[in-house]
Amino acid sequence: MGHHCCSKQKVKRGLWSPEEDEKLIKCITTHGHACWSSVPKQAGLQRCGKSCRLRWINYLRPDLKRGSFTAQEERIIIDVHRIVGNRWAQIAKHLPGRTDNEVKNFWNSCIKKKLIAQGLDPKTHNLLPNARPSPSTVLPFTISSSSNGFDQAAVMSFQDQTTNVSPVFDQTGFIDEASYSWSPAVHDTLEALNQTDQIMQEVPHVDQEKLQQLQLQQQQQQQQQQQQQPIVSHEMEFSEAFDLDFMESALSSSDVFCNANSLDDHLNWGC
DNA sequence: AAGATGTACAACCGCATGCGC
DNA sequence: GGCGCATGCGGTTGTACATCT
Repeated sequence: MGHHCCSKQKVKRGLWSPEEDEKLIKCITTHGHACWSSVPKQAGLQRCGKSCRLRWINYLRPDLKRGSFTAQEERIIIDVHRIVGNRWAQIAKHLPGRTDNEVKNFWNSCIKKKLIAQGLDPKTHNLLPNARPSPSTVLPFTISSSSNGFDQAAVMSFQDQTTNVSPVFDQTGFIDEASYSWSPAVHDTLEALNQTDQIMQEVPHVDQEKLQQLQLQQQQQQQQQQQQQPIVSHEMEFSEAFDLDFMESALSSSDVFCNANSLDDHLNWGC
C-alpha cells in the first residue's frame, strides 16, 4: 500500500540508502524544493514526494543539529510542552536545528519516563493520582487543560517552592495553599503575569463575556488573597480564543521561564 | 554463543488544512 | 461552495542496535 499521493507510481519504501540521500541532496541544492511532488522525478528517485520531504526535513537539512539533547533543550521541551501539549512542531520551533519528529521521539523515549518516575503525569505535568513527590521533586508551576468555566481553557497554577515548609499536595497535584508564602522570585513572576493580563485584554478575539467573568473571578481571588496573608497561589485561565502562539510569546517575554529554570535547578534531570 | 527483550529513532500513515481552479 | 492537489502535523509502526538471560 503506497501513499495516496503516489499510488500511480512504483515507490520504494523503508530506510534510505546513502546513494538516495546523495541524489536528494544534489537535487534540492540545485533546484530547491518548491514542489515536493516533482522532487522524486528531478532527483531520479523511486520515492514519493512526501517521503523525500520527510527525509530532507528530518535528516538531510544542512541546518540540523545532530547529537543528543542538552539539559537546556530538555528544559525548553518540558516548559513548552506544559503550555502547548503534544504540538511537536510548535515545540520544535523553540529549538533551532531540531525537528518535530526528533522532539517527539525524545519525549516518548526519555522525558516521558522521567516525569512518570517522578510521579508526574506527562500529559498534564501534575502529580499522578496516588503519587507522592520525591524529596527532589519541585513543581515551580503547572499548566493543564481544563474546562473549568471555559471551553478548553488552560489553567496555570504557580507555586512557590522556596520556603522551608514541606509541600502538601492536593488531589489535583497542586500544593496546599496554606503551606506557602511567596519568595521574591515568585513575586516577580506574578508581576510578569499581571503584565500578561494587560496584554491579554488587548487581544481582539477575546470573548468579552468570558473576559468579564475572568476579571470578576480574579478580583474575588485578589480580595480573598488580601484577606488571608501570606498570598500563596495565583491561577489564571486562558480562553480558547487566545492563540497559543500568543500565550507562548507572552510567557517567554515575562520572567516565568527564568524563574522556573532557577527553581528547576532543584530537579535532577540527568539523562 | 545465541535467542529474547528493550530502546532509540527513522519512516510511514491518515487526517487536517490551505490554496488554486 | 465544491473539488482536487500539495503540504504539514501528530500518532503509530518498523527496524537496527544494545543489553539481558
